[in-house]
Amino acid sequence: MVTRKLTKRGSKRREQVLEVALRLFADQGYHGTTVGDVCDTLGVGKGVFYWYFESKEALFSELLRECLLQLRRTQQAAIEQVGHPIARIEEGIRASIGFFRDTPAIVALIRTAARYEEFSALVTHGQEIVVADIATHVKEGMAEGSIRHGDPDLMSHGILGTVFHFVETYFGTNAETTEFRPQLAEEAVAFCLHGVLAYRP
Amino acid sequence: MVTRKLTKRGSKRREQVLEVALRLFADQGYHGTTVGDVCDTLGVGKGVFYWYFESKEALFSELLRECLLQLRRTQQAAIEQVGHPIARIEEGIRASIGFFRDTPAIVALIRTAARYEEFSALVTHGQEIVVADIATHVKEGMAEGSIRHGDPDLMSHGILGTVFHFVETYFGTNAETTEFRPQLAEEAVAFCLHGVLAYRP
Amino acid sequence: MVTRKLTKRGSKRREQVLEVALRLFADQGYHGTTVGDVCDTLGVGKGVFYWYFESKEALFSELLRECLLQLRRTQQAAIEQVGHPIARIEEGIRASIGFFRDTPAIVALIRTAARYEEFSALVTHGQEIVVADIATHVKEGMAEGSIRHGDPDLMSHGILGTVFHFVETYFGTNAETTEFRPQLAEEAVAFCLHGVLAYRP
Amino acid sequence: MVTRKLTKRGSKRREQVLEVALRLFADQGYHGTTVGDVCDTLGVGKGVFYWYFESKEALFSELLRECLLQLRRTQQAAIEQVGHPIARIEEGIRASIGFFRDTPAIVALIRTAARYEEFSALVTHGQEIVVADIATHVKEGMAEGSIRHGDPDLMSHGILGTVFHFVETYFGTNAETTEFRPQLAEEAVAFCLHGVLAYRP
DNA sequence: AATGAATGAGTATTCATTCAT
DNA sequence: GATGAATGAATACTCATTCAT
Repeated sequence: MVTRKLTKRGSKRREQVLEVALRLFADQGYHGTTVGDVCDTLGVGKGVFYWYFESKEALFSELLRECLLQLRRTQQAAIEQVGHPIARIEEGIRASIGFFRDTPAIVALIRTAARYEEFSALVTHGQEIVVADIATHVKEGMAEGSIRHGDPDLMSHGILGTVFHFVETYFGTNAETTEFRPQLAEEAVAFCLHGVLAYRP
Repeated sequence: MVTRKLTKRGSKRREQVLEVALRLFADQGYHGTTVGDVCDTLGVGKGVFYWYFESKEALFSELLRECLLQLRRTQQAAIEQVGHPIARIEEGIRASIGFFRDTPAIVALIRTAARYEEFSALVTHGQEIVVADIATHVKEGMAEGSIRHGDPDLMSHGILGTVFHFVETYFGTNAETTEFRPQLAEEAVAFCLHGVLAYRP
Repeated sequence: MVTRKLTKRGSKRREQVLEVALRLFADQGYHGTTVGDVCDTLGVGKGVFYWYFESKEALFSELLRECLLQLRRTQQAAIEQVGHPIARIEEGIRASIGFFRDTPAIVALIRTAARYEEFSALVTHGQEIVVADIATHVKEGMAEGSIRHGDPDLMSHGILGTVFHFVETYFGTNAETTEFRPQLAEEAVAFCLHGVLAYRP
Repeated sequence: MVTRKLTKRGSKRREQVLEVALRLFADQGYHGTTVGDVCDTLGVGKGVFYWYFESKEALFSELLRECLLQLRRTQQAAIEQVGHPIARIEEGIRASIGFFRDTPAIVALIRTAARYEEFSALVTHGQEIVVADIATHVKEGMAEGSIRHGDPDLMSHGILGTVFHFVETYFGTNAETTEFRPQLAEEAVAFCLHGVLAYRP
């Protein structure tokens, strides 16, 4: 890895590269974005890129890690003060949807990453962390009787899948409908908690 | 479009190309698979490819359409005899999961397709058809009181997202766990119908 | 060379190929016309082409020879009964212009041929024959005093160049003006005989 | 269009590419010259070509424009001080023949260009400018009685055709005779002014 | 730190020609 | 005579990466 001591100006440059790259990767995909695109957009020579990053792959990797970390932090900040496991799940869902709504480029980035052998492991790993986290709350809920019995991992995956699909469909870069859907988070919560049935027999 | 009179031998060749291409696209992605790979795998010259297909893109497109059509047919066959809307939803879920379990390459293909501007519209379109179909049953269920009130489209997207996420996680080409999960379909059904709560307050 | 005994049907086929090829070469040039184009236009398989012709090059060659021969015959028929050398030159010009006006595809063919190393020799050779022929009349005219002294070859080339340039400009495939110019031949004659001056000092 | 800031070294390279390309296009034609040929001749990688030019077509186009411009400038420089219309025509002919004699590659380039749909328009356009220019002098000559009455455009085309045919025949890359013909220009002038007749009846 | 220049392996696609039937 | 299938060398162009200055 390139580890350089960066001057203040250098750090700024590096940030600019990351910022531009996120936008371009989100818009055009990984293969669709060339190192040249990134440099041209910034109006700098190619040398700049390779001064700050080892390779295109390394840049993408770092970007992805960074984004997944932000997501994670947002989720944790949202639930740390919440006592009841079901409420924690609810708040986690709301926080995640809010996060993705505010940064649609990250939705596209994650989606892109999932496609490439080189990066899908990172995404999967990120998912596993989230799933494990949700599963904790699920198990707690089961223990106290508020959540039905079942495989906690599968349930957690259900929640994650629902949320991410909503997000992709309604916020993704190529989402057709960009209309404001304030009730989206509430529907996601309701779906994950109650499913679709009106009653429980 | 290349429309040729194909002899029996020709049709067979064409099928071989489609078959090999599906496998390679699923394993290596769209950009990761070259026309040369396809031809080499079949042990034929490059001309063969272009004898049967207009371009790499056209081949992928055809493959994708074909797969989405098969999925659709499988779903419809599964529910056409079923009377109750909730049962139709259940059977649709089971059929979909079964279909993807049997053809993991198709999971990867759809996922790949969703990534590329050129093909994502096809995937989205396929999803819309499925969502519209599920929404029909959801509305019917709402009318008779068996399904809770809410936005039928969002609910349908919830179902679709859950199912496809399960499928990707447990059957996808780069799924880490390929262990047999017979109860997967049942969990998916349960999650979509009941969510995670043990009771309805 | 492929020399086959052709049945009546076979000869007809061969003619069809030549006819279609002339049209396509004239429209699309040599490289722009593929053997496949020719076969597709005729609605036959590629084998047909190679049954009648050795190669694409051989076909073009034959076509060109044939066209140059026709031109030559037309010119000779026009002057054989004419007595005076200047009148022979005049009639040759009129006949040539008429010939090319009636078969613009041949103009394009000759022009195309002139471009390719492989065929330009044929064109040059054809030109030389025509030039030699004109030069005969020029010399005769010089001898009797009706034509000014000068290099007969250069003069003949002047005539040929003028005529062919007119033809290319006004009848060529990509001639912009396809308007009818009945006085074209007369202008060509006048230009070649008198140049542009109003008087001879 | 590729518009780059070029260093001195870069500009030099660009010139080298143009120079080599002119030679190769003249010798081998457009399709006969590959981008690889150009790069190999220069002893550089393929990327160099695409660093300086958008495409093979763009390069050829630029080369052609450039050559036609040079021709035009040469002609204008030759006549700008000349008063009488006939003398202007004479000097224009001499200058053109001199220009092409000194740069036979340009003869071949123009000829090649005329063959391709993509470039023939440029050539035709160049011709039109020249024809319009000559026509000005012709009209002037008609007005003062030194030039016979007739269609000025046709006459101008006659001059252009004669000159270019001479040039092609005696200077073109595949001209068989490269012998020195100092009287060529004078014959061209004479032919255009007087035609072939010894007297005017 | 930064730039413009250069590299060269890799990619989709074309097409004259041959072959098996 | 004729067809559809197959070949494979050739071509324009791309792009991650490196280099000289």
